Amino acid sequence: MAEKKTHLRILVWLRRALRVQDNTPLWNAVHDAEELIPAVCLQDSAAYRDDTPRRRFISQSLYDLDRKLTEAGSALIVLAGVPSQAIPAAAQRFGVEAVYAATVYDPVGCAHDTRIRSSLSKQGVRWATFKDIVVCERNEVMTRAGLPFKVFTPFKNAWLERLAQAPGVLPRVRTIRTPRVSSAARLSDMCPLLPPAPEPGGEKAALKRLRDFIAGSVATYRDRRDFLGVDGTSRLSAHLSHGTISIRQVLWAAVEAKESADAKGRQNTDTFISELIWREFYYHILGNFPRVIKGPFREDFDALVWSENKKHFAAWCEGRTGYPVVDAAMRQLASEGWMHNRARMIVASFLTKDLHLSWQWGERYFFEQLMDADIASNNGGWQWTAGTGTDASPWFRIFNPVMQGERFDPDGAYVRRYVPELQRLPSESIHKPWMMSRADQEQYGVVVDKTYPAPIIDHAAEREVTLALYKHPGRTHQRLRHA
DNA sequence: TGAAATGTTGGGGCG
DNA sequence: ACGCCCCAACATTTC
Repeated sequence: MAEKKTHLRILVWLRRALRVQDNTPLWNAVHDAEELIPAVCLQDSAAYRDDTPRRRFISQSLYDLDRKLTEAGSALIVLAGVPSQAIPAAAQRFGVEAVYAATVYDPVGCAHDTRIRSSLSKQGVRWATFKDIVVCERNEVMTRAGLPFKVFTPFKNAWLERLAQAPGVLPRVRTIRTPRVSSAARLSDMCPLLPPAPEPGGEKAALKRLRDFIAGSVATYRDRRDFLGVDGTSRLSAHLSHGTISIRQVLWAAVEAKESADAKGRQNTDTFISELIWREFYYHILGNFPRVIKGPFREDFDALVWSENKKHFAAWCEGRTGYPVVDAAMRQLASEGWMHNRARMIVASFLTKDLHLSWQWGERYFFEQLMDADIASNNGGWQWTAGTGTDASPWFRIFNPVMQGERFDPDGAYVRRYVPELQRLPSESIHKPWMMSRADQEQYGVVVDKTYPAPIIDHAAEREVTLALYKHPGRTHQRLRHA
């Protein structure tokens, strides 16, 4: 029994929604239109040829999506160019009555959308966006005074009070009626099928990740998630940022897992849900205070003066700072396009508070390298560590890279995996190889300053510099020299 | 979702 | 037995 359709033909722009299950714009388009055209917009074909983990993840996800759409009787249409031009042009070419897409919240995306809306309206085409990448929009959770939250815990409490009204999971779209369209770019021309990413892309891989996590590690998430050498996290971040799975699928799977868990398992699962709420919180902050993209949320830190030492920055990026846990983490990022969350905090603290380099340099580098690059979480995390954000870590909270390594990688497994030249060091020394005698170093196959770098800075000294720098933002500290 | 400095306490060695 | 010192262990404060 066919319902009355409101539109003849809709273009569905599948940005951040590379899936057929629980896909809000796609689901609505199937309901509203006789025919629909599922499309993605790829800006720069050259970029998609770069063989990086991130590109591999996207490539694999696009091909998986194309296969699923084909099975549903459709196909993935690839548009080339910047969205603000490509979307209106495609709407015209395909003769659609409306364009549907997921709502986005970053200033650049919003600016594109404004131009798209205006172009489309001149063409007489309806533009509709749907809440899809968050559970709660930026104005759905507010203080009693009707203002946005700036502190996580009250935000979380208010968010959880609304949990019962949170949207559920939509059924999978099984059949799609698509018109015969030509003249779109071919997926294989724009984006070659690259080898599998370290974290396999695509909706199928995402669902497997979720199933495995819910059946396994979620029950020990709180207790194990901080250990660098342990596979105790969900590893769903890249899937969430590209929309190969929806936040609702993950949330409701976790909520359901709680029901059959014992008290301990429920606590562990609550910690995981709390991490999902951190993601929501940073979208709440981004939506309500978009200036965080430009600079510190706390405007008193606008005046902070940063080092511009390019050699230090290169050493950080390339994982040769001489601090094993930092180097392991940065090499994990470069080789896998992913980094353990605890390691993200450690290297972020090191960049900002040991090297005195701007958190914005780190933010940009992470965004380029991470498979899971998410504008809100990335910005929120960096501002948290730098102490410049809402509800941020206090600026004087400075991680000691040796202590963090000893606490969260006690047997050195993480360092050994990514810094093989330290492979044979005993665990007592693996986080501070420079403390060993030269004879011991040689016995264990390492010579600090030859086969592994000496620490590029002295943590205790740079900690003092940071305390002085943050105490009086704007005052140039004499120790802040640009080598 | 720190770490270091400083303060307090209590047990043991020792004159 | 007593006071004194030392220092580890823990608690509190500070950055």
